[in-house]
Amino acid sequence: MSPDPARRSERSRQAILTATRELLFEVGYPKLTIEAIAARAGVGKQTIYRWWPSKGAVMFDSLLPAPAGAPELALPDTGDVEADLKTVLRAIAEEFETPYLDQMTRALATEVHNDPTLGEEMVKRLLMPHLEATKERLRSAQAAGQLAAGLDLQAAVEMLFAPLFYRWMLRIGPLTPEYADTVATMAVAAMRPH
Amino acid sequence: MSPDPARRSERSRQAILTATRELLFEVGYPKLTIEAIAARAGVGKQTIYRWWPSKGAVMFDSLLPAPAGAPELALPDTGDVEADLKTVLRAIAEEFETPYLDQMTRALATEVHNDPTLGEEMVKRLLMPHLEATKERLRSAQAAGQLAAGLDLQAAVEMLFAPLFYRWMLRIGPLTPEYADTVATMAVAAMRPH
Amino acid sequence: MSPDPARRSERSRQAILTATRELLFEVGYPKLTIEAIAARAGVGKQTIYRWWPSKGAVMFDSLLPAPAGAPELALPDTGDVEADLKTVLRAIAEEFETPYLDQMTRALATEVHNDPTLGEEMVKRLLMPHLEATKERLRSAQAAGQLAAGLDLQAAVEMLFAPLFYRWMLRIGPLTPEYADTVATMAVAAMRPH
Amino acid sequence: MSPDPARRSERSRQAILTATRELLFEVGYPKLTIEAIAARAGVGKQTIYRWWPSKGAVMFDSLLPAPAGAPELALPDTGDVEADLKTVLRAIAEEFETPYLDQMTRALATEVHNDPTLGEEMVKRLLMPHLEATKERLRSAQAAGQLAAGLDLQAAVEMLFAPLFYRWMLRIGPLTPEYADTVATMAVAAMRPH
DNA sequence: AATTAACCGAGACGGTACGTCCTGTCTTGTA
DNA sequence: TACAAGACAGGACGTACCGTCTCGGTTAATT
Repeated sequence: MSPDPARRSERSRQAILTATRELLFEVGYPKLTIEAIAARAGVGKQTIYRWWPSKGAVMFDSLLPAPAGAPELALPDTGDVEADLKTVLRAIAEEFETPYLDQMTRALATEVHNDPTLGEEMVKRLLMPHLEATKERLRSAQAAGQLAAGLDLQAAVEMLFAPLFYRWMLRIGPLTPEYADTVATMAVAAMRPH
Repeated sequence: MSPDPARRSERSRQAILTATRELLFEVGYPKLTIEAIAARAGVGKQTIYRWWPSKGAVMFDSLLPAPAGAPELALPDTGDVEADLKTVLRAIAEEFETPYLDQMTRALATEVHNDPTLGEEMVKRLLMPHLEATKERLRSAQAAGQLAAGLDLQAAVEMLFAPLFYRWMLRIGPLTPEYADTVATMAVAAMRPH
Repeated sequence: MSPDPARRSERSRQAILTATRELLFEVGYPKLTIEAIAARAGVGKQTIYRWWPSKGAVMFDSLLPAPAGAPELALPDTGDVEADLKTVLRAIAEEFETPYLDQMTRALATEVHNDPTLGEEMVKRLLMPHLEATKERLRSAQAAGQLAAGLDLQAAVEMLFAPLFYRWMLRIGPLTPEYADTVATMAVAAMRPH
Repeated sequence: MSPDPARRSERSRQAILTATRELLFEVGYPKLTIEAIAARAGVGKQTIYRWWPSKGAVMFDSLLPAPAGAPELALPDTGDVEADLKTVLRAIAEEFETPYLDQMTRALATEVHNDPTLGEEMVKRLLMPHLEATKERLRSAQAAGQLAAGLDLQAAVEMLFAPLFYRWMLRIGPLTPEYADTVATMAVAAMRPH
């Protein structure tokens, strides 16, 4: 019934993912079509439909690191939480400002809205590692007494990342390093003891 | 060249917007088609293409209050900022949890990604009034000495709304009243003097 | 109910007929549209619909002489019927070979197929005068004893014109002067006494 | 680039031709639409556009015998040319008077005007066989000394068929058996020796 | 080594929607 | 009230993709 992954052509798989990435960049997600991917990849359409359930799924696989390949992220730990978080937030802000990454991330986000399954997938593969790594750094700061003991860590990391995401998605304003610093400063203020 | 707005049929305009709203709810944004809108509204397709540049623009007009009609919002002011903000955030959380509003807001968000023009429009029509009203309340609290004098008000309001939006969009967790309270508490902590 | 011809704008009428003729030549009958005629003539579409029942009718009026204006045709009469008919048939053959007239006549013919009313109109306005004039010449030849007395004149004139029309319409072969002569010779042979 | 005829669906081809024939009869050629054909045939529009260049071409294939299938026609040969030709012309006159055939032939003729390619096709497939068969009969009569030896056979056959076609197309008069006889008699008179 | 069963490239198929064009009617403002 | 202008409901156009379906032609792995 369902196809045999053992006989899958790695060659075709790579060609499809590469073609998808190229086309995503060239024409954007809304104008991305299965036919174009197949043509560019030199592949039959059926080969795409055989292995992926939707256009969004192909795009996800083409942009996201393989589930297994998710590296163990770790934040810098200089002993100064606020400084370390600033470093991280500045890096994220810079990424969002990169046109290529901006475009790709918006493509992902578009699909996340309309397909909860893919949303879950993305959160798991892409977001959770970052959130968990950040939580780990906050725990270390807690242990050092820099942050409140009873802190809701989940809410705390969301408070760190959410403002950048919010600005980026709604294009409310530019994601400058200064803004990243402001967010870090305010968030840390909210987490301090007392 | 471009059509004369003075001769526009108000009857057709309303029929189109109503049909769009109904279909959005019934089939969802990705399956919304111009043909279906025209058919439901009893309108020629050309009449839609004449007045709107894209499917997204029709949807926007059907969901968003008219620019002129944007009401002057004002937040409650009991004297206790934190309590007032909790009230507001709880209300927003509740809205996002309503299936109908959830669906509509996702439709808007999808389009915002792919059309900066519409994004700007939405921010201006829908978001800014809320942000401005909230800023006003924060100013009043500053005057009362409850918040730091040098506070970056724009960053502050974003820190209030962003976490709810973040959770909602990425479906990271439920938007409970408790979560709304947590966000408000933390954000206010970040804004306090010292 | 129906419009008052007394108030009809002669200016518009002429502009419409001229525009129609120009467009017929430029784009051909199948691509001729009422909108284009109106635009070219600087006229409202309604003005066309008010005075003509169909696209074909406009074309007819634009190409055919006014009913009243049908000139009294008369064939040459040198005393030699065959020679006179050759003169006439050669002239007709030449007309059909003129690209402009070829195109216009085909436009008329197309419409004649699909609208018997227009067909009748065309026959009456364009064809009958020629047929009658030719009949008249044949009668004169009969009187001179050159043609059979009991000749079916209607059948005879049709036998003269039909072959040219046939070749032209079906593009079976070129309408050369030689062919015109052959037709005249054979037809006259068929009409001679005995 | 162009489609592979080997993979063409015979099922669809037949369905399209049948649907076209039915619709031609039901609504007439000017109101025949590709959409209606596709719908009636249970076929995608693209399948029609893939294999035929125009609406006229579909109609032609639906009405005309396949090129290969053109039967070898032969006229009766009783030894009396005039009688044999009367038989043939009466048959043709009768065909043109049949409402169904009249309608179909007019549809063909309409398209012939506007597309020389189709005209050629029709002449080759439909007309030439008849003309050639008739020429053959005339040759046999020539051999028997009934017709002039130096006769221009092409002009002769055209003189036989053209008058019927002329009357039919321009609706000048009814195609009665008597008229068929008159045409045959006159034409034969034109072909006789001397 | 021959067989066989799957994946593969290719692309025809029945469909749906697109965005454009035109039809014939209706409405508005001008002369 | 005829007119120029053009918005309107409707509907066909020809195109682009969708997702499914054959069709040979390679590959494997099994006989």
